[in-house]
Amino acid sequence: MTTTRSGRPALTRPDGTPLRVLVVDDDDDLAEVLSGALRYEGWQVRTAGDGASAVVAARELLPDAVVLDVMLPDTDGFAVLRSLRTVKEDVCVLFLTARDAVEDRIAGITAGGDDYVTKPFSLEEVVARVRGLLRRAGMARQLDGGPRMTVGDLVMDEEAREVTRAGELIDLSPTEFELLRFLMRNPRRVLSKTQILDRVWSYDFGGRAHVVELYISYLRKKVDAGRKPMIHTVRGAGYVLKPVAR
Amino acid sequence: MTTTRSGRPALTRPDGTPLRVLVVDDDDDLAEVLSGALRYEGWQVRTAGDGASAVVAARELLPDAVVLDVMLPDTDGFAVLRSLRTVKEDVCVLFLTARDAVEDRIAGITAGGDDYVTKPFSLEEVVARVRGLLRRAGMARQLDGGPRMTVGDLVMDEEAREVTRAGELIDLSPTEFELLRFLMRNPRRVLSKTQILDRVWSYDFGGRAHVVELYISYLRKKVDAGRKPMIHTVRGAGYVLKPVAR
DNA sequence: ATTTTCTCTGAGAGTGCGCTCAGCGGGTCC
DNA sequence: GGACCCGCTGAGCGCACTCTCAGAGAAAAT
Repeated sequence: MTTTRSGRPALTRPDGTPLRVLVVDDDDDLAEVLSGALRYEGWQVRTAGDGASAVVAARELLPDAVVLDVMLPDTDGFAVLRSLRTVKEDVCVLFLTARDAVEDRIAGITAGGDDYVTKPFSLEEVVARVRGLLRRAGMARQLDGGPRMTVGDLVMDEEAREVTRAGELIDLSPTEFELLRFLMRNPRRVLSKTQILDRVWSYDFGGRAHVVELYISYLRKKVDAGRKPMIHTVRGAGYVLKPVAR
Repeated sequence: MTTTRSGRPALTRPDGTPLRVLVVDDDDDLAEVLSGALRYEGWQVRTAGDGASAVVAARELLPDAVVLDVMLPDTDGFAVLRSLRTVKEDVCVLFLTARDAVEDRIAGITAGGDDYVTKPFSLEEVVARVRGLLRRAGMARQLDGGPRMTVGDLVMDEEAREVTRAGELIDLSPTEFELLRFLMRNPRRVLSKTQILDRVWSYDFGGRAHVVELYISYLRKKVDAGRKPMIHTVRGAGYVLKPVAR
């Protein structure tokens, strides 16, 4: 069975081979970081820097999903999408777009089952969206139990954006939710503040790791409030999420 | 079977050949010390002094992992990483960086499964990180039972940073943890204070070997407390960690 | 337009950690 | 048997790490 580098079972194609993802962005650094994060999921990744080479790469790779910047040097993302569809009709697309960009055209796209995130985004966000796309499109074999995730009595429904502990609903802000998702996707594993910052916060975030402490403290108040703690500090190393029993 | 110089079985590539590691640092002394420590693990090591020769060396060696200084005379680490990825897509990278430069360009690096350590570091730290990278990347055949290590009834989970003896959880500080890790990776083997100092403490540590005694005494209080001792002093030689039964 | 929520910064307090020092005890050697 | 050396441990100091609180600014909701 294919596994992610973190050891958890990977989302794979129905035949068990790794899912194939194409990243299209003209910013080399960003493309590299994105492909690293997607590769970490156990998937096969290729990158392209413009629309033309994207189509070429797609013909070779026949990707299940494409992460596509709307602003490209040669053509715009929508034209690329049309070409990609002629190569592989059922490909999923995640658009990367500037915050104040043409929301109307994007809105039309998402009706067709595709999705988008606005720059600057966090890697957790992008990876989660791609996972969601592939799952909904039925391209992924569900080795991971679908959109519901469980650690001890803590349950997260990613699609509904709902979190419960011991059946009790917990209300979380967007950042809190994403932080908890990252922790829950890496249970029993010490995560450094830098690691968390790199994954959960936007790639252009300039601030320091102190925010992580702050949000961990917010999460504790909501998740661990009055209960046996699941979030633990490991001094000098980071934080761990663990089920309580032992 | 490939073995380390210490006699314990080495982490090898899936085909049984030694793992290949490339060390890139412009400080010759440091590069030499590092490659020594990595060779000690039974791995095949090459060194390079700048980004350009690193890429050349990578083409020849096709390394499984690269230990890469971020500050290089010619190019910056990120660019080198991209070049290395074009040579070997699935290579793991451990970055070496100055303590206060952490926030600079490192953003996003840990997100892809790669890792970093800040200077000054200890050799145990570097070796452990490289082992972790290779293990997670599935490049290493798991001769050592994964991230869990056992000596007698003493068990260490490196990922969770958890240590138990006879099932009882033992709380350790970072230095205590690293010292115990070194002992557990060399069971039944007398380790001199100097040896321990060189491996567990940072290479720029000015203090004397007396700290080792101190930390051994801390460990005894926590690991051997009220139990049959596993940590033994060999007068004039050093310390040994042994399982109790015989 | 107003209110509410959310995110982040900065300061301050508390605490654990790493290390030095110094004294004690037991083994070793003369 | 006495002196010395090696190793062990308790006390204590400074520092770094972590948590919490309060508030500013921005974004979202009403």
